[in-house]
Amino acid sequence: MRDFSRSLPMSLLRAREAVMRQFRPSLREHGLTEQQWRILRALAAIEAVEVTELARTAFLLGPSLSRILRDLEARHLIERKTAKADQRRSMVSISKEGVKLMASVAPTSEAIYAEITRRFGARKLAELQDMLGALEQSLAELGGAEEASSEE
Amino acid sequence: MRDFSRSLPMSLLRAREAVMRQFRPSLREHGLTEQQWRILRALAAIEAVEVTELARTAFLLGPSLSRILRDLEARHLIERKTAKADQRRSMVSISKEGVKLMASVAPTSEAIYAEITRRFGARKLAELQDMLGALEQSLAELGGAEEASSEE
DNA sequence: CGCATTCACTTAACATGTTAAGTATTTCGC
DNA sequence: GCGAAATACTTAACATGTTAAGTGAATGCG
Repeated sequence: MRDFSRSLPMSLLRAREAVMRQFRPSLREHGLTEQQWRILRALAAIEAVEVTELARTAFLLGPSLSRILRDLEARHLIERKTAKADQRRSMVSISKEGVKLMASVAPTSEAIYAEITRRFGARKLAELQDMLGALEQSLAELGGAEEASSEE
Repeated sequence: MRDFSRSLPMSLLRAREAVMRQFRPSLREHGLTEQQWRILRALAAIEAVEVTELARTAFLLGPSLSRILRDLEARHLIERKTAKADQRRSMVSISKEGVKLMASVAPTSEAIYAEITRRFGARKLAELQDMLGALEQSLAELGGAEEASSEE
C-alpha cells in the first residue's frame, strides 16, 4: 500500500491546514471561527438567502449551519425571517453589526491572502485553483454518496 | 472583497471533500472514520511509535489522537505500552486484529484511489501533488501560530 | 377535499477540531 | 540531589462534521 502521507487526501489536508493556519489567529481575535466567517462572507454578497442555499454556498452541512445560525443570530450578526410565501423557508441576511464586524476583519484577511499569493506566486496560485476545480469536476459525475440513484 | 467561493481555502476544502466522499462509505461499512483509518495506516508502516510522532504522521492534534487511541484500544485494534526508558512516553502499535481489518478495507480503498487517478489523470495528479507540496513549503516558513517566536 | 409524500429545516447523538488547563515524569541548573 | 522548567501526554470545554431521526408546512394525487 502506498505511503499514505503522500496520498491525495493527505496532501489536500496539509495544504489547506497550512493556509488556514494563517487566517485563524486573526479570526480568533475577532471572535469568529472559520465557518462563521464563511457564512458572513457569503451573506455579504447578497440581500438574503434561504438556509439551504446558504449551506451550498458556504459549503456547510445543514446541521452545522443550523447551529451556527442560531449562535450568530443570538450575537445579532445576522437576521432571519420566515418567507411569507412558504412558511418552511427562512431568509437569512447579515445585520448592520455583522457588516461592521466584517469591515474590521477584512483588511487583515486581505493582507494575509495577498501575502500567500505573493509567496506562492499569483500565476501558480491560479494554476492550482484550476487543477483543484478540474479534480472536483472529475469526481462530480462519480458522486460518492448520492441518493435517488438507481442503486439497490 | 473577492468572491469567497473562489478563494484558495474554499477550493482546497471542496476538492478534498470531493475526494473523501468517495472513501467514506467504504470506511463506514467497516466501522472506521477517516481519522481512525489514517492512524491504522500510519501504524501499519512501522513497528511502534510514540504518540507525538504518530500525531505528526497522521496529521492529528494531540487531543483528537488521545481520544481516538482510547477508542481503538478498547476495540483491540491497537496496543499500547509505556516505554521503559521514559515513563511519559507510550509506544503504540497495530494489533493483529487491526492488521486484519486493514486487509479487509485496503482492496476497496485501493480501487477507489485507482479510479480517482484514472479519472483525473495520473500525470495531472502528480502535478497537483507537487503544487500542493510547494504551497505547503511556501507557507511553512511563514508559520502562522508558532510559539517560542520573537513576537510580543 | 383528504392524505400520503415531499420539502425545508431542526434536533439528536456521536466523532473530531481546537485551544487551554491539568498530570505525571524527566531533565537542567546550581 | 533538589527544585524549577520542560516534556509527553490526557482532560476539559466548546465548535463543527456527519448521519439519522424529528417537526411542521407545502404538494401531489386520487
